[in-house]
Amino acid sequence: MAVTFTRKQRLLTAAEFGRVFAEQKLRSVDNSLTLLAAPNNVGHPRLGLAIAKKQVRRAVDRNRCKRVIRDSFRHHADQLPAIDIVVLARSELVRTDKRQLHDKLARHWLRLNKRWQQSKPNNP
RNA sequence: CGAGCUGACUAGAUAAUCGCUGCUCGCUUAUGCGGGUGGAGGAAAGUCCGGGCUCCACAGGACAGGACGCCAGAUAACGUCUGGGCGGCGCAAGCCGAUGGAAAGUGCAACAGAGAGCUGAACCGCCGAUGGCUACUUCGGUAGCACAGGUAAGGGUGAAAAGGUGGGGUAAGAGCCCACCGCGCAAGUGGCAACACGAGCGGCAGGGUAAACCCCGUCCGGAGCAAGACCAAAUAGGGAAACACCGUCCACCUUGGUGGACAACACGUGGUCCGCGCGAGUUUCCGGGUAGGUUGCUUGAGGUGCUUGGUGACAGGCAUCCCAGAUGAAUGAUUAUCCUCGACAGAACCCGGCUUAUUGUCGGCUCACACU
Repeated sequence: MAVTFTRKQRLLTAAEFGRVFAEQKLRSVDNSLTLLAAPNNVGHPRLGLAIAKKQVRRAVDRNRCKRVIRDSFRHHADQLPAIDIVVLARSELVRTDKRQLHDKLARHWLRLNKRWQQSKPNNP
């Protein structure tokens, strides 16, 4: 299976983001990142990034963070259920280096998956 | 070698694996796959100027407002750049300067000081020739007083007290006179000009501030790619047509329709009345238009090389190249190796500048020391 990341796997419109923010059934938080997620019906996970200028001031840093997050998502997508995920920046993100960020993201994907499995019986 | 000035260039490298994206070719087909090829910066930044482009307004002028401000040139244009002048800083290489006008008008200047711009001002000091008073007198004057007054040399105040030094002169002084320096005017000479030099003349200016108002000159319509153009779901609403429906009265005729008039009730608005709106649906079409999509979107005041003109900014010619175009927003991630261990930092319509941040390397020049 090709480990790709195409436009199909992204949240593209304001409406799609709005839906995740409104429902936010699943959450996973640490001091660098906040992940919100909600089940979708497209059959695969999708990713949306919301890295605020307020949290990450320099454009270079924002780009770097988004690239690492996307790449990590790409590598873990086959392990994730059909949910829409929005990743938000928190204040510590600027001081997190690439290796740490990869480790943290791996844990976030795992946790989201576990919570989705738990919530399944309640929301069929 | 040390201190400094200045001009260029540079922006970790290589390999493997996994990705993103523009173009292109092929196969597939309506979406993918494969091959090839391109994919951040010198500041992409701050958004401080100047243009192109687009729409609106006007196509003319005036006023207001704003920006700029030595001269000449470069340029599409500029507040930029080049060359030059003037002033300042530095031993020097060099660097810095909103660098027009105070003979249009208005404003502003603390404190000190007797006095601060008018025709300048007597606090201390100096003088008191001349006039006045007193004393003496050989009747010619002499001495004293500091009253009238004179005086800008000296002291004191101040950022600044009406040019400086020397001499003459005087009662004491003073450009009052003279010499030199300074200053002003200026024939003329050089220069496109800014400006420079300056014969000669004048005993000698009346201040500063225009990044205070102001005056003079030059330039400027406004908004910005979320500009603008096109396609266009859902919902509500607008227009048109067809069908369906419609209380009472009157008129007409082909007894079921057409036309006209009038009324009642409910709801909304409103404190109330009047008034106004709406109560009447279904289907189709039309126009506007939101979400969303397409376009604008990268071939350009373009790069590179050679060459001609010019001190130079730059301009001309020839050859050659196509060198990011994303849109929740690509240009990356991981691993390994090497070294000098990698700073500042990410395109968003496009150019020309300015400013700020910052890594490394090289060249030229100046000064000091040492050596020859």
